[in-house]
Amino acid sequence: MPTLSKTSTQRRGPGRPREFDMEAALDAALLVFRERGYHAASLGDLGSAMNLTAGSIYKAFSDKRAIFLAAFGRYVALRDAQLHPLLNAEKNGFDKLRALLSFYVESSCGIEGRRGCLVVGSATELALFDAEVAGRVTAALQRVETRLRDLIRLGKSDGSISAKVDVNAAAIALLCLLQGFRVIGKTKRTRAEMKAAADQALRLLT
Amino acid sequence: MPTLSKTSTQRRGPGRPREFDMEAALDAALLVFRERGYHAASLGDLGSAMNLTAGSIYKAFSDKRAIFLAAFGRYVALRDAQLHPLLNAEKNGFDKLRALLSFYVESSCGIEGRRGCLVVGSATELALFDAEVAGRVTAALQRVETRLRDLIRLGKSDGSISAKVDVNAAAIALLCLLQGFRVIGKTKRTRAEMKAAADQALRLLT
DNA sequence: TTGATTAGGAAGCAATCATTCCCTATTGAT
DNA sequence: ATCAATAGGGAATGATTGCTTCCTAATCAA
Repeated sequence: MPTLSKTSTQRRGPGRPREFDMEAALDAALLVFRERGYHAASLGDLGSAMNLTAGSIYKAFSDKRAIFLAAFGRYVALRDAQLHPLLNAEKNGFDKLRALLSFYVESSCGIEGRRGCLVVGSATELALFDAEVAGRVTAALQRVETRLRDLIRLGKSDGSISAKVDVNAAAIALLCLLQGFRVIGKTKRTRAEMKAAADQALRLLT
Repeated sequence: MPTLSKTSTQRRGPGRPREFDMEAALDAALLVFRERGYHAASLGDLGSAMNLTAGSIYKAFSDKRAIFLAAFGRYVALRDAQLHPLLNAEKNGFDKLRALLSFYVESSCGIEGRRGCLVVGSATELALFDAEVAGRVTAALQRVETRLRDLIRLGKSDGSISAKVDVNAAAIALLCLLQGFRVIGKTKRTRAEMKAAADQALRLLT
């Protein structure tokens, strides 16, 4: 699961180098935030998950919120990195959209589904009181919506999606459906149920 | 907005009677929980919203969690009470479903949308660590899903919905879409966008 | 080597939190 | 009128929080 290692452009300056792997630490932190949410995640929780003491954490981050923002960025980047090859493996717009839906189905199932989505969790817990988080949430959702629009357009141009489809409306509808998946995934649902819902959603493209 | 007053079957026992209106207090509390989430809602927040001091609150509730559970119940009951007349005003299954979608569109717009859904918030913030809350969340979503199924069946029998529709799959898909509305509603979206998405969703019933 | 810089980690700090306690006020029952 | 029982109000409490401050050890540039 730990993917997306930065190209290690780490210019070594003076002083003792960092011992822990920042990306691994953020992977651990984002898991804590996904499961517990922001407020319920204590520095103790984060420290033991990241295998770091409070002192070390505050050397690397200004405060708890900074850890969260870094973890949020890492989460969005990771999800993107996981999705990209799945889309590239498909040849037309419709198939790419089906693959995207399938990716969300898998993300919303079993233990991974119960861990939840950091974007959804941030939207519900923080968006109203933290303007920067709200902006990042909006941007993350906007990215998904834009991707959906692009794929629908692609499908219409390659003939795999009906020319009559309203691109913008269908994109928003699918965006809502995907976020709904992540909510429903918090309660125990079978993959079959989610898959059936995804298949239904594809009918929007006919 | 404050509806659904219990039939006041309050058998007066001994002791000083409660001065505050429990339902009004719960209305205020559920607003705090919707906006801030469970953990970020302090007893101070709740107290000033409910116009109650800490002592009075703990006379009426065993602890913060009990306030939350009562507010959750009140929220679900209120939503139900608001939805029912809208459905009864429509004559067939399709129109009832359209009214239901419209109800969610309105709930996901503007300031009301930004306040968010207590069920969605509880699912993301608490479901993983509080079995009872998880049960209530699952039950609340199940109720919506059942209602969707019933309305689809009604529409199929009264001819307003295509006989070819897969009842269970369409119900789950619509359930996800509705919960997605509440997530998206946290970020500022126009009513027009949500309405367009809802109209698209109705195509699942053709 | 040496001085600068940073990581790691334990101990400590101020603030906040949920909760309790105490006192007064108001009711029903005797 | 008195008592028991409950509610209101608010200060006090104890635990926990995020955060800071030491100190030591490690690694760099020179």
